[in-house]
Amino acid sequence: MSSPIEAVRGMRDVLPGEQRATAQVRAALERTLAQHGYAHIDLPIVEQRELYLRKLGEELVGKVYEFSFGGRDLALRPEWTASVLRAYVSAMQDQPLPMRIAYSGPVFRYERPQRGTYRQFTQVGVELVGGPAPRADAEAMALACAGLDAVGVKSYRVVVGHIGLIREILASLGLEERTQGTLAWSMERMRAEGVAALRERISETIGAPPPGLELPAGLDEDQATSWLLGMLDAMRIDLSTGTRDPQDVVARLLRKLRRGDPQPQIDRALDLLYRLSQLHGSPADVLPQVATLLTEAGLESVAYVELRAILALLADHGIDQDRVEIDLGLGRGLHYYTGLIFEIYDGDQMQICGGGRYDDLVSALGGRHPTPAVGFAYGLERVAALATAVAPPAERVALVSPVSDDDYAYALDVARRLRLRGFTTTVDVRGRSVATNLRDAARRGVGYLAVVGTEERAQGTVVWRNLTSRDERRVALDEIGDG
RNA sequence: GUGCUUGUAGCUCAAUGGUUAGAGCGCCUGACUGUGACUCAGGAGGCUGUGGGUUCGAGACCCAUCAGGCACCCCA
Repeated sequence: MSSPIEAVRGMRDVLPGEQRATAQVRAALERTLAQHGYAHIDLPIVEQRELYLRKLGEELVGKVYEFSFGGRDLALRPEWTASVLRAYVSAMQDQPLPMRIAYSGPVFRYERPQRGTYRQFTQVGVELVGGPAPRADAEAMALACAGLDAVGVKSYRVVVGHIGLIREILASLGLEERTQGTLAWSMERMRAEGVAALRERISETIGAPPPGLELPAGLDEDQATSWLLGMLDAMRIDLSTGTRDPQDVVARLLRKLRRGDPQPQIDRALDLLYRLSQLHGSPADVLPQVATLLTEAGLESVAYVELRAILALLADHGIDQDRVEIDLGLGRGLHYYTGLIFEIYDGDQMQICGGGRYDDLVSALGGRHPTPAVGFAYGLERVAALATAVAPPAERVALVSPVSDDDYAYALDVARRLRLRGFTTTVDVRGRSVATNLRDAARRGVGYLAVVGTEERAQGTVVWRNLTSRDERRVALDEIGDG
């Protein structure tokens, strides 16, 4: 006997029992999204590798399944948003905005497998393209909650952050774009490891160039570029293997070498961000603290006003305020977010949903007009594990037991008639005895057994047995299943 | 990516470093030729995850590797 072949690590077989339950949850979620006006689309699992290189964030880029085939660099999609907006830009820009789009299907991420964490899992989600803040943000969050309610997930928490607020503060301090990005996406790290650790880390990647590494004086942009390329080439550093093209790399290097952000500015940013990252709790508690913080810093914040409006609208949507928490230290791994970001957790800290606003992504993917957009995705398997409300539809199941080989054709005819009458019907293919078929039917939970032999075949009848009540009688073919 | 833990029959688990690795459940066949869950009898099913090593002798001890689980990290 040859040895069995195992499923690939992190990939799992979904067997009939689980598949049935998961499909119910999936259908219920999709129904909820459809009822809110989101049109379902389907898109390829395989995309150009390039689609994910720029805006995904280092953490997630490292988890993308990439491969080359036929000279193309390809990737298995690690999430849907990029694909949906790619499709929007390529074929849906003629549609009236806002567009409400729903999707569901597998995504792939190379992560350490665990319970509730698989390398292939299913995302069910939406994108609201052309939906501006704050109403579209509140709609998205409320819809995410509605789906969970529809499948009976009970004790979930909605955690709300706003990356636009962070960016606004950093911009007002006059920090470079790149510095802003690095700091904005370090919020989680800062909370976990403190300011000092982050300051250390930051100084390695941003700020003034170390002494001795300055550019030769008096070079213009082109001269500096070719000088740098020459240096890199002389050092045999191959730029073609990275995720950015060589021009991009050099341009970034140049910017870094020409000027860094002054340390006082960075320290001030770190201090402000640290205090923001500590703000965590109910909106009623946190919002006033944010306001105080902004006033002390002498900052006017559009994002803060927007966040307040979103939360107020969320209440108007009927979302239980006790479920909502603000966490301004929230920094999601997808770097394309520009405003609201939110995550939904069940009671046990398992994240079951995540989303946010990404107003620059349509343009970044080549869209004609800047288009605001917001969306979210559920992890279907995680939601299904918590779903309680979905009842499988009752079905009547019958087994047809031919007594001898001569009765098999007649048994098939009986089965066809049973299916027409709504029974899920199988015919014994193993030539088993009536006794064995009964035993088998009882074990499988089959409700009805039709015995067909010589006599029934001659009469056009079956022996129709209800396995639950043990009631049995001979009935004509036309009357099968009545009562 | 880091740390820990577990892999023995289809499933749940036994087996002090010492015969031919067992049990329950499940599966298959049958119990005077067409009637049941719980009966009875019989049967199939294993290179102990894989590959090395230590030992007279390894399912057990050591190393590696693969897979599952747990806690981080991150996410859905």
